[in-house]
Amino acid sequence: MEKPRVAIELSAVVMAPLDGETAVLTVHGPDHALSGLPAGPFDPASDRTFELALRSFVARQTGLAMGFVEQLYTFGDAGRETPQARAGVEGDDRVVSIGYLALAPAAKAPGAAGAIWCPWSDAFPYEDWRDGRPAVIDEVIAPWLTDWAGDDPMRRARIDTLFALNDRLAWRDERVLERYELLYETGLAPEAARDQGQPTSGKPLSLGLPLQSDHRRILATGLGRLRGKLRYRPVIFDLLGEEFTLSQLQKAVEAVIGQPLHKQNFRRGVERAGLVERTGRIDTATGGRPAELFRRRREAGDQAQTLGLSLPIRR
Amino acid sequence: MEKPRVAIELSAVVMAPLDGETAVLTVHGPDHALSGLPAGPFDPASDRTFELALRSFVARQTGLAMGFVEQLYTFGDAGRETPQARAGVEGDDRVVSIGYLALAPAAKAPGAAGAIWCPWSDAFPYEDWRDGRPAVIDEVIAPWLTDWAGDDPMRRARIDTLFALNDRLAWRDERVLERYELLYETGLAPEAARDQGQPTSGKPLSLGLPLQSDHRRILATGLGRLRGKLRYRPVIFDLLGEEFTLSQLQKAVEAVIGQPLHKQNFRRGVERAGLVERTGRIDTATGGRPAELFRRRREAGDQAQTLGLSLPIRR
DNA sequence: TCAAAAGTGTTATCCTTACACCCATGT
DNA sequence: ACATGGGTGTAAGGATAACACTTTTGA
Repeated sequence: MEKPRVAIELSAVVMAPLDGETAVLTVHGPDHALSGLPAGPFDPASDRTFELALRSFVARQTGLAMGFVEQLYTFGDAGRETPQARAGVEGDDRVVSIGYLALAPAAKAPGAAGAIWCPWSDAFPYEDWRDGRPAVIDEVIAPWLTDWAGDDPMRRARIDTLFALNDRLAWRDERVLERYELLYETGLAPEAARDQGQPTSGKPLSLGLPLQSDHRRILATGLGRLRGKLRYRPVIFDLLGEEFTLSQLQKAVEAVIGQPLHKQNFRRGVERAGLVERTGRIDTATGGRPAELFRRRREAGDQAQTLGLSLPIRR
Repeated sequence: MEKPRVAIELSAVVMAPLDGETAVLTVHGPDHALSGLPAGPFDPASDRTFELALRSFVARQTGLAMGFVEQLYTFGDAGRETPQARAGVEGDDRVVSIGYLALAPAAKAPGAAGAIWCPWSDAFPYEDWRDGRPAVIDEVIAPWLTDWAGDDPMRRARIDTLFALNDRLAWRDERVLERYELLYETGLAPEAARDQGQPTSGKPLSLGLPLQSDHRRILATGLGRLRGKLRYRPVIFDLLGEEFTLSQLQKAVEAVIGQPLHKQNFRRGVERAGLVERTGRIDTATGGRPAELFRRRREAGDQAQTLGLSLPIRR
C-alpha cells in the first residue's frame, strides 16, 4: 500500500441576495444525494493560488462569477469526511478542506444542473430572529440542552449565553459556529449520529437541514464570519447592486444578521459613516412613497474603508 | 517523474511576555541561516488533528507547552517558499503552510537549541507607537511610499490610511498584515527582492528583520489577529500569570497593541467589564507604592466570555 | 524629602437608543 | 381617504475621553 498523503479540497460558501433572503449556493449529486457546498479539488500542478482555483471551479460548476472572496478556515480533523464525500479520492489519502466565503450582488440562476440557491435559514432556522425569537429555541433546543447540561454550571452558562436563554443575555448573532458545534456535540444535529455510522432517525429536522460531510460546519463558519465582519467592514455592498434605496440596504443587512434593525437609527449610522451618497434618482416601485436611490461612496482609498455599520438592533 | 502532490507544513506564531515586550518564538537553522518560525510537517498517517500535531512538534522543537491556540490562515500560493525552505521536501511537491497563533503566559527559556524569543518589534519596528510615532515612518516609509504612489489617488489614499500619514487619520494597530503587504509590494521589504532571486542589498533594515520564507507574513497575520481579537475577547489573560497588578495588565496590552493607554480610563474599563477581581494580596516590588494584585474573574461560563477590553488610547 | 508608581474623583462630549411625527405616492 | 413605506427631529442615557489630584512606598 502507498503511503497516505494529502489531497486538498476547496469548498465555497457563496452567498447572494434572493428575494428578501440571503441565499447560499448548494449543489447536489446525480443520485438525489444530500446537498453540499460547491467543492472541488486543488491541483498543485496547475493551480497557482487557492483563490484562482476556487473562482474557476465555482464558475465551472455553477456558471457564476464571484466578486468578494475570503478564506475562512482549513478543516483537517480525521474522521470529518463522510463515506460519500470520500468517493473519488485515491487510496486512503487524507482530505483537507479549505473553506472560502464568497459574495455576489445577485443570485443569478446557476448555469449548471444541480446547483440551487437556498436561504441560510434552511440550514439554521434558529438563527433567524427577524420576526422575533424563533419558537424552536424554546420548544426544542432549550429543553434538550437544559437536560444535557444537568447540574453542571459550566454547561449551563454555555447554553445560556449561546442561546440567550436567560433574558438579561443578548443574542449574539455572529456566534453561529459555536451554536452549531453545541448542537452537534449534544447530538441535536443529525450529522453527529451520521458521522458515527448510526441511524439518524427520530431527530426533528426543525433545527435545519444537514449537508454532506462537514459542509454545515463550513456554512456556519461562513455565516458567522460574514455577520461579524459586517460590524467593521462594509461588506454588505458586495451583496447589493450599484444603486439601492436605504430600505433595501437595511433589508440586506437584516437578511444577513437575522435581526430586525431600527430604521431611523440605521439610516443615521449609515449617513454618519459616510458610506453612501445620493444619486438623485428615485425608485418608484416601493409600494408607498417613492424612495431615493443611493450608491456606495468609495473613499478613493477603496479597500482602505475603515468603518463598518452600526447595527441598532430593534427589540 | 512523479505527479506533484501536496505536503502540509504547520507553522506557529507563539507569543509570550518577556520583560515589558511581547516576544515571538523564533528558531534558526544550524548554519546561521535566517531565523524562521517554529514549523514542522503534518503527517496524515499519524496526526489526528492539526492542533494536536502543532502542539506536539512545538513541544519537541522548543521544549515548551502552549495554552491558547488558534488557526490563522492557510498559505498556498505558488512561489511563496524560498529555496532554503524547500530543502527536505520530496520531489516538486507543493508546500502548503497552515499558520497558527499560540499564546503562553511566560516566555520560558526554550529547551532546545536554536530557539530564541524576540520581540515582535524586531520584525515590525514601525508597529511600536508606545513612545510616540516611530521616526522611521516619516523618515523612511512615507517618502518611499509617496514616491511610489505618485499621482494615483487610489495609492495615495491607501498609504495615507494604512500609515496614518494624514493627521486626521488614526493609526489602526490591527492592520499589521495590510501594512506589511504594502511594504512588500512596493519593494521596501527585502523579501520582495529575495523572492525574485534578486540581491537584497541597499534596503535599510530599519524596517524590520526579514524571516525565512513567508514567515514574516505569517507573523504579521498573527500579530494583527491578536490585536484585533483583544477588542472583543479577553485573550490578554492568556499572556499573563494567575495574579497580576492592573499596571501589569495594562503594560501587557500595550506590549501587544503597541500603543500607550490612558491609565485611569483603562482601569475603569476593566472594572466595568467585570473581567478581574481583587485577590486582597499586594505586590510590593513595584518601585513605588505597592499595588494590589488581581486575578481574572471567570464568568462560570468561561469560554462564553463576551466582552473584550476597551482600549482608551492615549494621544 | 523627593521620585515613582498606585489609586480616586469629576466633568464635558459624543454616540446610541428610543419615541413621535410628517411626507409622498398608489389604490 | 387611507394604507404603505419613505423620511425628519429631538430628547434621555450611557460610554468615552480628558482633566487634576491624593496616597503610599523605597531611596
